[in-house]
Amino acid sequence: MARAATTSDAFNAVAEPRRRQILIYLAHDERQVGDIVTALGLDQPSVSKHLGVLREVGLVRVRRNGRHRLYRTNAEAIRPLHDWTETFERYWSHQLNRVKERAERTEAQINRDRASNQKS
Amino acid sequence: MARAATTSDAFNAVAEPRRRQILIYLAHDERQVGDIVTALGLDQPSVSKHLGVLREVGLVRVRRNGRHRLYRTNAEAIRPLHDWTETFERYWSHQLNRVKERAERTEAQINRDRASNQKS
DNA sequence: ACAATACATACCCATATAGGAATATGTCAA
DNA sequence: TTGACATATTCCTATATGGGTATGTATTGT
Repeated sequence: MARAATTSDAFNAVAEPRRRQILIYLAHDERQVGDIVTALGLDQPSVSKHLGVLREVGLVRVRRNGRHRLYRTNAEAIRPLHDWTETFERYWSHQLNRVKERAERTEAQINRDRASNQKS
Repeated sequence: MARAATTSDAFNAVAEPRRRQILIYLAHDERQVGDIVTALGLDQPSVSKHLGVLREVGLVRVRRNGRHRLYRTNAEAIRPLHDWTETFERYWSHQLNRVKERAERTEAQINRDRASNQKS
């Protein structure tokens, strides 16, 4: 079997860096396709295809306005990613704590060494 | 150009569902490969290859112990994903608020309609 | 040394890309 | 209607994938 389709879920869709850029760009308000093209310096068919993928997995919403189409990020669809990554939050803080503890132990050791050096 | 390599970054690496399962499984303590195989019901070469990808992007750490290899999730490497998704946190709460507001407006409208119906 | 165990790697293959170029569709304006 | 503009779609191609199967490599126990 080949790799899962980019349209199979949000995880696959956001694996592509350009699509992540587009999502950020469309996060705070709606923009037409041409704006994305000039803002990100991609060419139009490329943008349209990326938008197609994002549309298919519900990461963006479209609205027609005359000959323009106004796209906007559907932040709600990014939540599953956030939730999944959050599973690991306690672990990385643990790891940070371990690093911090070790640093503190090391510092304490240095202080002890210093003290014993002064004694000698 | 084809799709970016799965090993190009954490985003691409976690796009694969099995790899996400593996990361969850290895999150709270280290396990040997055989455990992953039986726990997730995949076959061994498949697991090894997934671990190879995860290793290459730093999402797991390995330690040799006799003929076993003990793998563990490196939660720190998941942080960039978390950070990226967090960019959208304020937007999805906004959207929820908008939905709620609209629901309230609709309800208010219904009440108004009801009132005017009673007048007539 | 040898067999067994635990993993990793190599190979083959069907498949889905992303980019580029060209073209189609749809909408406005005169 | 015709042309200009905005966007979507189609076609092409090189490339990397994940699954399966087979084999390689390291380590242990006897």
